Amino acid sequence: MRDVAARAGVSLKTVSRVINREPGVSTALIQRVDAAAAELDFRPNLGARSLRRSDGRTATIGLVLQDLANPYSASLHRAIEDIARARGVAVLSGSVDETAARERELVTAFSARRVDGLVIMPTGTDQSYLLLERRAGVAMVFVDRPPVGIEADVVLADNRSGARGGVAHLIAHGHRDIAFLGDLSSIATEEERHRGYCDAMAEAGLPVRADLVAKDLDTMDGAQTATHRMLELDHPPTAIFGGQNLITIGALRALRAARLQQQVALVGFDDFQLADLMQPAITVVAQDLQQIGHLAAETLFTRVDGDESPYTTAVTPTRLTPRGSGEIRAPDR
Amino acid sequence: MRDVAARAGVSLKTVSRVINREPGVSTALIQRVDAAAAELDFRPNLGARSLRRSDGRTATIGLVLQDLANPYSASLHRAIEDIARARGVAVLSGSVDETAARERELVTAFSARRVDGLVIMPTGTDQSYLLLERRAGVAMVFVDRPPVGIEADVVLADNRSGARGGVAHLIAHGHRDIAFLGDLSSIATEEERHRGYCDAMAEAGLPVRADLVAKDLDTMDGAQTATHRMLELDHPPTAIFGGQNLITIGALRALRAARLQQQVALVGFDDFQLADLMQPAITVVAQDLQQIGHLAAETLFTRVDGDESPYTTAVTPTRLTPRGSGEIRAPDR
DNA sequence: TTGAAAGCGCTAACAA
DNA sequence: TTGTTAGCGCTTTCAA
Repeated sequence: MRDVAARAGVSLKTVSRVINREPGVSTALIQRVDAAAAELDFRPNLGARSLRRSDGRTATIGLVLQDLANPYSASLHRAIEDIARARGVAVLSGSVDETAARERELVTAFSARRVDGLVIMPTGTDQSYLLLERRAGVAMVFVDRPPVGIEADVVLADNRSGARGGVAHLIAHGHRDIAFLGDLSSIATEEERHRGYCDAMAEAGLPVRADLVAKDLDTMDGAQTATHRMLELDHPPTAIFGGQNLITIGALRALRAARLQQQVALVGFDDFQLADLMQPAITVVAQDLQQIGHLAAETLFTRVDGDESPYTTAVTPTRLTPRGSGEIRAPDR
Repeated sequence: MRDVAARAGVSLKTVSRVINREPGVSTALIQRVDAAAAELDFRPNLGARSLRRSDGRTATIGLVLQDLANPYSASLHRAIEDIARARGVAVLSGSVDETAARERELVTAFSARRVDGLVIMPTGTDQSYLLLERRAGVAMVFVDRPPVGIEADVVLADNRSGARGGVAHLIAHGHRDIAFLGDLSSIATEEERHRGYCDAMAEAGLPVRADLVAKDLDTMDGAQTATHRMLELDHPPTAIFGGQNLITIGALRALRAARLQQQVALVGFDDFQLADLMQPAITVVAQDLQQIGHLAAETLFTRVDGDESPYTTAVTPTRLTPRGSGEIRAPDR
């Protein structure tokens, strides 16, 4: 910038004013400075700017997601990027892999780079360590799961009623023996979905059979094994509710292996690519990830801009998408 | 940091030394400083550090990808993140959506934040604008496609021979009328894959029928329509080679609609989730995205560390994964 | 409308 | 082993 000032024959401050398009600079000087900047290939240094600026903004936010490679995180990432881009804000991101330590590591790394805000898909059982960041002026919004130990804005899908709707759909097709396959029960969304399952069963006056509830399935293989085992019971389930993407696919694999995919109904939470090209196509309860991402980003930027109103929890609706697998009727008894 | 120095009763420089774990500080002082830092919730400011440091490093790199939400970009992203994480480097990223202007926008945004390096999946037909960044000391590696107008390290899949292998596989199963469906021909990888298709046909002494080559298909729907049209020819193809993920899926949809998925063979470039659960399961030529990502990141960091050896182009092998759709034999004639 | 001086948080260079 | 001083590139404050 000094070089630009020298070349344009003006002071440092004038260059700064022109670069930032501040009003009150004569047209002649603006042109001279712009020309000099272009000739010298001037590249502003945002780090230096935010160091000096009174608000300290870096025009950068941090995303703490579960796994950048999984479609759920990736879709959220993209939705948030779109909102950030419109504001000239860059996005740092990282994968947590359900590891509390990694969550803190990422927050520390982003915090050291003075992000203006954080969007966090929390993993650990305690997010109170973030009080520190908040005190330092970092805005934050939680997505997918609520935080523990800190009050903040949250954007969630309606997990409980979504699951209830999916299970009710199965009940409406004559099923009574409906299995529930759940992810790690430490994950709040999973608990909510399990509650939704219980709600639907209770509403229909159906008992929840303990042998048809498998929780803490942390891999696709685990879900496949659990399903396989259930199918070999004396009274196997006539329908299965998959608590999550990979779990649903695991269940599907087990059904395929047993050649029961046309007999046993299947509804899964979360949509996935090619679900509609399966045979039968898979009925799912889908979240609107774009809506969740947009909402989270917009909420974050409102806070970055200084909004101090009470924290909100936004619950976005889910949508049941019947495609075939969830409409298989229960066999007559 | 000043506050920490005051509280520990030492100079600024001593705090700096302790924070950076520089040798030559007495144990007693290290402890005093660490304690003071903890009590004051000291959070180092990497921006200020890189401003002052002689090497100017920010421990941040930028990723310019096609679309963070698509599995190809997302897998690369994740692979690069893993290498960066091991070095304490944070990752900025953004989506280009095949838009040259957006590519430059992202580079400008990352450059203003003084990233140490860039991994770029290039879109535009000219990357010479990056010479400027290189002169400013930014390391860079191109992935998936080679750059134009600048020499640099590149990591690519072996598109040509991968496609040739896939088409040869179809020929080995008796096919002669093999269709090729390609993405935008402005994309270098697409051209290579088309060449691979021609190679395989030529090697087998088979003519390339112009009515069985569709290029510039930019959506899944486009591929589906093109496939549909080919299937209605007097001499329809008995096998199809899909030049890319979404194109293969589009072709599959058209085959499904015509109930020909068990008659017409299909091999696609790029693997995709659930390809193995299709009926028939889809045979693909798969890239090793993790290898590509790791290689790109490692090459980048070597450059960041000052390596000045000649630029390299790494070509990673592809792998033909037979699953069923590619092994459908040609009907007798 | 323009500029000079100070200083953001940190580290390099040098001195004690 | 520890401290002092200067300054990275920029914006703020205040003065002209």
